[in-house]
Amino acid sequence: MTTDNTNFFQKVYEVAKRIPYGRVTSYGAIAKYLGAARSARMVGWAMNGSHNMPDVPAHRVVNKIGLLTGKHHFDGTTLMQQLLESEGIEVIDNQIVNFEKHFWDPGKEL
DNA sequence: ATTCTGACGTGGG
DNA sequence: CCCCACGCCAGAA
Repeated sequence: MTTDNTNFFQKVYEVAKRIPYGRVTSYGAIAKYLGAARSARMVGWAMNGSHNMPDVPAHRVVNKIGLLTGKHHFDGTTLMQQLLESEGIEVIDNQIVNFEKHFWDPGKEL
């Protein structure tokens, strides 16, 4: 952790925290908002350390197609889905229904 | 130091 | 529509 490289992770957490209730976004959208559109993977990597951040709803962050690709990183296998359903988001087979409807673009609405 | 993999995305066949 | 390959950066073996 040098000094500015952590800033990237911090920014990811910041954006994630700003995701409204019952809304979801994609790694690429966040990456793009941060200026690292080509490094969408880093966003997911940043989420890896999001466990240290209390208010970082990683469950609201999915891939571009609305698939719960990272659910395996949660405590259980259905935890992520349960959290989303708890917010009124319908999830079937790790796939968010009406993803576009729940999608929240940081660069657009933020 | 080198190699692989990974919570992604886009493009081409 | 499905499958394959490339780019990106960072961390682990």
